[in-house]
Amino acid sequence: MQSNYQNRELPKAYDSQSVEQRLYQMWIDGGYFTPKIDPDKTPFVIMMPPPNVTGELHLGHALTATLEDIMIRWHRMKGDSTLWLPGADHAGIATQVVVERSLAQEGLTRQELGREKFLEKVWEWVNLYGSTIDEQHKRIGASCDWTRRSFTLDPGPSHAVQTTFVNMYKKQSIYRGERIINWCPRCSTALSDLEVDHQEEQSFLYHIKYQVQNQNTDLIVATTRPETLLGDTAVAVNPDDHRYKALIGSNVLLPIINRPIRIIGDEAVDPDFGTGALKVTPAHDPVDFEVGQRHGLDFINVMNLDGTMNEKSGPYIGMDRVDCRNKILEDLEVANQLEQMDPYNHSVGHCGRCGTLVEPMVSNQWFMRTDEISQPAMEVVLNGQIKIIPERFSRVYLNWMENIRDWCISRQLWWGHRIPAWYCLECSGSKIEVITPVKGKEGTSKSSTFQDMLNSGISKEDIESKASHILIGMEANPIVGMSKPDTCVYCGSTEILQDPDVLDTWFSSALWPHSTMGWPDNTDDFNYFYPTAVMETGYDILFFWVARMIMMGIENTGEIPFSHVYLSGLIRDEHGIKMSKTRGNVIDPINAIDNYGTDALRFALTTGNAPGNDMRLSQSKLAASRNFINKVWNAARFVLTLLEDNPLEDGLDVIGTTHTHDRWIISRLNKVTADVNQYIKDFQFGEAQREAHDFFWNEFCDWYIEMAKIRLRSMEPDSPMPTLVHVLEQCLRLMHPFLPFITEELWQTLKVRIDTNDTMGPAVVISQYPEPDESLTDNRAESQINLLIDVVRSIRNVRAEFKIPTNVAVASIIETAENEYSLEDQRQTIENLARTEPLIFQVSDGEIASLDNTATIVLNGATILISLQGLVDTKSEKDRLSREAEECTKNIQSLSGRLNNAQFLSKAPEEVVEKERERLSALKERKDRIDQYIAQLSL
RNA sequence: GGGCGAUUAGCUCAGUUGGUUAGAGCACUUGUUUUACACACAAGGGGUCUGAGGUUCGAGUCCUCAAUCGCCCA
Repeated sequence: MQSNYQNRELPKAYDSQSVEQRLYQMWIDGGYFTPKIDPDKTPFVIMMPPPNVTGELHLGHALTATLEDIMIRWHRMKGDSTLWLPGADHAGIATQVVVERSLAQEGLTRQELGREKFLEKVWEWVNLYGSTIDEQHKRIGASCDWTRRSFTLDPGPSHAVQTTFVNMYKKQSIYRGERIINWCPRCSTALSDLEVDHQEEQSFLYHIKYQVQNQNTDLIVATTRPETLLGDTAVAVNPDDHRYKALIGSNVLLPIINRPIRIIGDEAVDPDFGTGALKVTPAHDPVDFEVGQRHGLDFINVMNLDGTMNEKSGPYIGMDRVDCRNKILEDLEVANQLEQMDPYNHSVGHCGRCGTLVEPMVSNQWFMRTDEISQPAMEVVLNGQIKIIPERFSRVYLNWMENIRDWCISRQLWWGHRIPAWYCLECSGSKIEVITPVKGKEGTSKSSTFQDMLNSGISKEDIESKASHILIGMEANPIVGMSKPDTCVYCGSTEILQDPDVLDTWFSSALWPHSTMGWPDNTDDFNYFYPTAVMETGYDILFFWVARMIMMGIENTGEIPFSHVYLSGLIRDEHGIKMSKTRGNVIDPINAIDNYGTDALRFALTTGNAPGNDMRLSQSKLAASRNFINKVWNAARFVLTLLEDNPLEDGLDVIGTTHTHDRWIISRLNKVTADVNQYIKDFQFGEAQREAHDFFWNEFCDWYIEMAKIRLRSMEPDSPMPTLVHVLEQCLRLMHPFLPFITEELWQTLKVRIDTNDTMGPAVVISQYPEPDESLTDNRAESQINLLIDVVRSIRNVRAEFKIPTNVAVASIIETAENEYSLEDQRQTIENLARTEPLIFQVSDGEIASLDNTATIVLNGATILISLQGLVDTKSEKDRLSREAEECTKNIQSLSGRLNNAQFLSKAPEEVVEKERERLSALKERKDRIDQYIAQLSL
């Protein structure tokens, strides 16, 4: 490897393609990403949010990986025992849908395949494509420990899931219940509240006539969902509503099917909504469900699980719920029972995954109680044990926790952690309903009990495989445990059926920080690395994931899962629109890496990135980032080239250098080092990167290197080489967490050319991160170089204004006051950088130098006279100086106003007052000088 | 209905305990093949920090109200 670097010509532009994968392999081979458990070191741990195993890297992953890698690489270089644990999430619905889709191309359904075969297919798929995203993470430079890579369905995490379920079931924190849940007819499963997106939709409020039985009047009921009328079991009015009070207790006839239902009084009814009379459909609406419970109403489910109407829906049986609504409206109209339709906007729930209208439906599901576990989860944020960044999301978090509801954790899928509950077919078989598709009749199904099917001679396995749904009745008794019971604890039968459902994918994700470390076992990893340090993820999954990890982490381990939550924003396109494939405005990170390089993508994603704020990414931002990377490349290439003719004699020791330029850049580097460290510590990665960028480009490249060229050209004995190399080397370290590839490539190249004693270590990735050293600050050198830069800029400015060709030198005089930092020792630098010759230095003695044909620049600390034969017009020169004098006067007035204010003097901090005083006296002095020149010109 | 955020140069955005003359990138104007870099260099133009009040010696920054846009929860 070394020989590759030894005699290599560096190309004129950085070529990321030839560098990145080779270096990543070198890091892996070095084992640099695998931490050692070392009690003397501080562990620093980040759990990578596990991407969907079916997923491909998108910009959200790229951002997450970049920010986490910055933290990880920084901590690693600081010497912490740093672990970044990668993994993948089995992503129940998403993965199942993907595999079902590929089966469909072969004309197969999962039912035809059977559960076991289907799961084999999914595993095949996972083994084939499941590491795609890992490879993509490697391309983005993610320095995670692949030896600890984890998958939610691995034995360890699965064991943790089971243990958690069993423990919480024993404590009755997990229970089965008959409740209204969100049902997605397309995904054919229950969803948690979080997986439902509410969208405002234009609809109608339908006013429907219900005939009051035995009276010649109608009760007008307002509803947005006429199709559920078939499942109505009451009409509710507010008991205090004088319009309807008298009717409470009477019956109305349901339109169309003429089933009598009661009129009830319930406080929940808002008399001002609609007509003040509401139909009550307890099996299809969460509010009605509670009303139904309060009043002991019947629960009539009128729909099949696929969203079609069932046998309870009379004439509408078999119709899709949307068609049914239209048909009912038509029929009501014909029967003259549709009183009116008012346009009405209301929010409607859609499946977060597929967008299908979700159906609120009564169903038996497993739930997790959240009232108790949410309490400590709130406490740890309130008392600061867990710090959420940015802080404002703490309130969002707490607000959600306060209003948390029980979590529906069962899913009617095959891919996932199967619920560790079993049922005896002997004692509970008649309480288990099996729904099977009818062959040859698309979309129809029949239902019978498990017991009946067994009795008719179908095997248990066949029933399980062919069923589209197996519904466990509330009366069935679950046996919950870590493994399948041999015999039924109630009757001793050996005919045992495992609960057909799997757990919500987020259930296993919630355990991620401890399940990946070996919990519930007392492993070395768990003892050393848990609790973790930072959880970095998008704010969009604060509730889905972060909140649940906090609850479950505390529940299972008694400890917080992480001490910091860093929430990043979402990435949008250059117009602020969410990226999506259908819109075609997606930037594919791998494509960006191919075109611009990984470091450029990372740089672009970190630029101006503030926690919790959305950001935009565009091709122009990527190009600008690539330009910076190329700048780094060329600056380093230049220094490396110089090394060939100017080898270092005393190594990299620059601490004792006395040259002003060296002392200046080292002083500045030290300040930047301090700031960058502080910014990273404070999670201000964008600011950290900006400061490193600005220093490297605007100070090191634009000034120090340019000044060093002059020294080298003049064969000065005091060589800038050690400082050039030192600053470059330190910058490579400083920028490594942000730009891992180019910094490593350049550092390796540099190393083989200067590190004859092999003291630098094998790679920058594990070298020590620069630390500030206050003793390197040199205010005098900084002031002098600042003045020098001012002088050079001013002369260049005049040259540009008067259109002096670059290769023409101008004569000038620089006057400084005796006590000011003299610029005389900077003669050579100024002459070269400003192209001014001859250059005369004078100590100001109050006399004004000759002003014929000169432009005059009055700076704080120096006056510059530039000779411009035949180009200067006295009048315009006078005007220019007058404008400057005016500007000065304005500032002097405002400053002296402030300094004459007793309040300011007494209340502002001493250093602020002192600073203002200095500014004022400098301004006054400058103003005096300007006035003198104006006076001179007026003679 | 409740809550949160944004509003700073033509565009995209930084600006974290309130303290000089508010910064960057892109775009724009002018000039430059000055052998590290044209993915560059040099010089320049461009902002009453959404509006109205208030607190303060001092406000882009803190408070109140309003407007516009966006998000979350119900």
